[in-house]
Amino acid sequence: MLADLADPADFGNEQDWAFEMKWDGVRVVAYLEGSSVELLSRSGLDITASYPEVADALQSIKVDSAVLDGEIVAVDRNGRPSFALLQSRINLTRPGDVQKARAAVPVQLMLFDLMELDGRSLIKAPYEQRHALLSELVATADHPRVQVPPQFEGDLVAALAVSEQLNLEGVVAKRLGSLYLPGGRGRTWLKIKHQRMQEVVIGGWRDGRGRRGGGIGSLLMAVPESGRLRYVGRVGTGFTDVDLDQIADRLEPLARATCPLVDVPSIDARDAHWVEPVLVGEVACSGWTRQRRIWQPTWRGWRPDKRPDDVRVEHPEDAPTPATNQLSRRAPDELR
DNA sequence: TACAAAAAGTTGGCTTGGTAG
DNA sequence: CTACCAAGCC
DNA sequence: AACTTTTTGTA
Repeated sequence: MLADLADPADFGNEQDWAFEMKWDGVRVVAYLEGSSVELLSRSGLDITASYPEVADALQSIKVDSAVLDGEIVAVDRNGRPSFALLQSRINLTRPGDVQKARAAVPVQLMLFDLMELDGRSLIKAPYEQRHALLSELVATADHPRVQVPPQFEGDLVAALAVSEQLNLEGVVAKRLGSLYLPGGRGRTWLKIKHQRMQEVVIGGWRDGRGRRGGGIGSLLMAVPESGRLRYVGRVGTGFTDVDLDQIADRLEPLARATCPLVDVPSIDARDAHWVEPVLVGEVACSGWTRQRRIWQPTWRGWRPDKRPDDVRVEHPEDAPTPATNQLSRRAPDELR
């Protein structure tokens, strides 16, 4: 079951909803059967071997069989969940790598739903009942690595405040009395994300492929820094087909042969078309990555009232916490 | 027929792993 | 060893 | 993840 995107304005009566943190990690469905545990990712892959301590912790739950829903989270030294940290544990397959990663980046499982208990499906049971049974069940484990995080019933403002303080992505609202809809987005789970606006200088574009073939695929963004323009990634979503055509008309006369930006990785410069960096646009985003790129940018439109020198970075210090990745076989410099 | 829901198709960053040269 | 691509996660 | 467009389903 997935959550649809929503705004705080979408909530007429907050009393109809329970609010939970939107944990910034990896979604898992856990299958408990006797003494065996199986963790499945969102795409249905078995990821049990990647998180052995989670599987161990789940085994301490006293139950014959159960199917649980939750999010695996890595916590930084300030105690805040960090997806950047967790990424070093995703896709590890060799047992040796997993062991090293397990020591360097501990994870825990935040459980928020219960779909099956002792062979009885709870999919058609109301949310409150599923959650109550889940809490009872996990209490039998008393293991710090498996938790049922608190709810904020009927108080979106409080939930959003906590979410922001923990540096989380946002809040998930769950409609009271609603059923579990496997694989579905039914407007009974809604996610409210902390979004920021960021002005960016457009320094070029990249060709589109497939249905975007012959036109623009994405725009290359930059931000003024130390008197130069620093590359901050690409934006490839948020525009309509018409938008893309109009953007192409505007950029083509500005084409130039040389790269006007600094800090462009060769992999990104390879297939770029550069333009005079004179136009300013606006994107919505979820923040900044460790490599100082814009995280999850979506196009919002031009800012004809702004010049490149007017562009400021709002909160560069809010970048996800550094990953202390001692496991990479690549040069540590790349992670700096 | 009109609207809503679902599916398909495009794009982003990051990390690992594989292949070609 | 670098370059490039694909598959995962978001 | 995001978003848009297209297809499918339903009222």
